[in-house]
Amino acid sequence: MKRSAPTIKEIAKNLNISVSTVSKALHNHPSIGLTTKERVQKLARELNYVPNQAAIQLRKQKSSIIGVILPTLIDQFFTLTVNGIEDYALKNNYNVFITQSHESLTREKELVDIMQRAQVDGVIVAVSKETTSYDHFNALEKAGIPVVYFVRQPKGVMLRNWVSCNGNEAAAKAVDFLVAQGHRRIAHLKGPDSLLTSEHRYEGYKDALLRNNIAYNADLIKVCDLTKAGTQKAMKELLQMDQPPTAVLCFKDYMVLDAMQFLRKQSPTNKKKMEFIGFGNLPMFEYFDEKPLASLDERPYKIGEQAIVLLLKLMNGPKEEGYQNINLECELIEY
Amino acid sequence: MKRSAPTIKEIAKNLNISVSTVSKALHNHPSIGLTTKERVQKLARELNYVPNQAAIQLRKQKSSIIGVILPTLIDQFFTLTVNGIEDYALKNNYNVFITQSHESLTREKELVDIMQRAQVDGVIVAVSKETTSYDHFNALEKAGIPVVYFVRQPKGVMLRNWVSCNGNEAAAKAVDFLVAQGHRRIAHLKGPDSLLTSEHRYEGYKDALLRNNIAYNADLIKVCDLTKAGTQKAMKELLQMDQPPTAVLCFKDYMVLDAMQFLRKQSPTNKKKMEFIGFGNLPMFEYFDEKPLASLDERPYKIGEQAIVLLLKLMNGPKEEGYQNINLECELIEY
DNA sequence: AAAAAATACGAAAACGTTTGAAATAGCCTA
DNA sequence: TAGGCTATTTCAAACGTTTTCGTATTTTTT
Repeated sequence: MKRSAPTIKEIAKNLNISVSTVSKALHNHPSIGLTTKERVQKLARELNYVPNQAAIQLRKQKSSIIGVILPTLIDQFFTLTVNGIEDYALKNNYNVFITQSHESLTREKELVDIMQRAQVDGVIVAVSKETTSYDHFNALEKAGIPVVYFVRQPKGVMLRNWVSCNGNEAAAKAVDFLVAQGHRRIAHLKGPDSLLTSEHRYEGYKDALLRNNIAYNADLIKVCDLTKAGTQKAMKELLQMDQPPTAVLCFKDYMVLDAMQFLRKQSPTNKKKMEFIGFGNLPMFEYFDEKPLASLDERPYKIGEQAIVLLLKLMNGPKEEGYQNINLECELIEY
Repeated sequence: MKRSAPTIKEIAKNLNISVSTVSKALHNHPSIGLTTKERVQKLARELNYVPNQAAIQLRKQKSSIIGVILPTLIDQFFTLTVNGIEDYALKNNYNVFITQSHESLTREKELVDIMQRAQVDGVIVAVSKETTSYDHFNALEKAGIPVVYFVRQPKGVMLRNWVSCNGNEAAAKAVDFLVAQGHRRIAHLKGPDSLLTSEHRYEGYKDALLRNNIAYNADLIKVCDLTKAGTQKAMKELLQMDQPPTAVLCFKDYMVLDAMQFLRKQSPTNKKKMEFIGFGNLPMFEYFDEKPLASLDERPYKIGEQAIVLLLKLMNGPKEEGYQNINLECELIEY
């Protein structure tokens, strides 16, 4: 029963008119008579005509597809950004092509290639943690496909279109909050060195210590690699200090989870000796019996939305008008 | 600098050969001389040639895209199925187009339309909870696009290609487990009536009661609508019974979460009076201090993988050879 | 040396759509 | 009645590939 889908051509033959008339009629082109328009549209409906995207894309040299590259979808933060992207894309007649790099640079490069073959009109990407060179994305831009970076800011390459939350300010806000609660020994589980985002949050942490007159202690800083093992190794080191911290600011809520879990396993009795704040405001916290002290909401939906707004601007606007950075303000959510 | 991407045509002109030769050379066609092959491939690499998917699709009448329609990506269960689908798809040179219906039938229909325009070669879908009519999917199949249903089985329409876990067996397994732990009053938070999956699990629950010589009590069954409010309303009713249940089997782990949360809020003191088992084996449980008793792992990765294996078979195999059902066995995970 | 076979390449059509220019028809005006 | 409008429709090219078939060239066979 493999009926080949009806085309504009068949409609034309059926009605004894030309294909161009049909095409225009379907698009409500002003130069087509009202009666023919109606005849065409009626028949199209009856035949269940559905336009062939490939043909349109080929002819128009435009796919109406936005490519999105994420490190992973398991992290609910990213699925929330997807919602922000999708909603806005749909309103503007774009489809969204969601992919995962699984934190692998190799995979990320493959995805870029796929995007290019698919002729996506633009790309939104949160780079993998392995990504240090941006050649593949530069190639995209050179080919005329604008790229918006979000959430994770590329390091080294300064001038980029990107949108994220203001990690600097947010980290400072968190430290202020902890200090207000009486904490003086505040550790920081820093994000991977490859991400500039890690630096921002780290800077905010330092700034806030300074303005609260707390001496900076390098031993309280641990760089983590976003794995459970990495986080727990860091925690172990912190616990072995003469004076362990009383509070920890984490690069991500997932670190908070791993850290708290580690703590629970280490000393099931005297738990709750350490307070945590991370970035993410994970939806799952709602269900936790024992929550972290607070979390910094990165506004994932908003970030996604802003990213695609910026992307559409780049796609339609004048070619070059410098790069744009958007820094959303994080909200500190107390639990 | 909007350089238009290099095409096969330019390579041809550059090398003073025909486009057909170039095309064949790029595909290692046997009828092309070794030297020309090398010349072509070298130049293609130099020019950064990337094939135009739209043109290929138009010519071949095949998109090499698998469409996936999910209720939501926030539910980590579904993101795990996506991984199973993606991995297998990639190995077979298919791209995956992931979309969310957000449990809305209207949206689901729009997505089907988008899939059809994109000429996807096949569709994998977990229907929205609102879906009771399958006309839109039938239209897809009539148009020659095979559909595989997974996770959520359509009701009413018996003969379908679908893959899921064996809810019947799994529910029974859970009840057996609860009985072994001494429970006799076991409630069941049933899934939405629109899903056959709900029925299966319910049947398994009943069967297991029977074979354990426990009288079936209709008051212990509450139908839920997958919302927090719905679940908590059900829990409230259960708690108000003269003899509340001591254990609850839930259609989904998310119900377990909502139920436990409700319990915690109701009586912070005497919590842990009720045991829970749900479907899902949610990754986040790892981080919970107070976990449910157990969970039924639906093998999401495997389900996704089986779904696409079946889909590819339908796409390539002989047109009609009856419908296929695949029922994976769930695993009971004790926490 | 002629015929046959193998090898390498090219011409052209086709996939379904869009779009500006050109054509046709009908009608009005002078 | 010729000329000029307007309203509607058609022509034809183009987008980038793939693929069938044909042809020219070379090599092998007799």
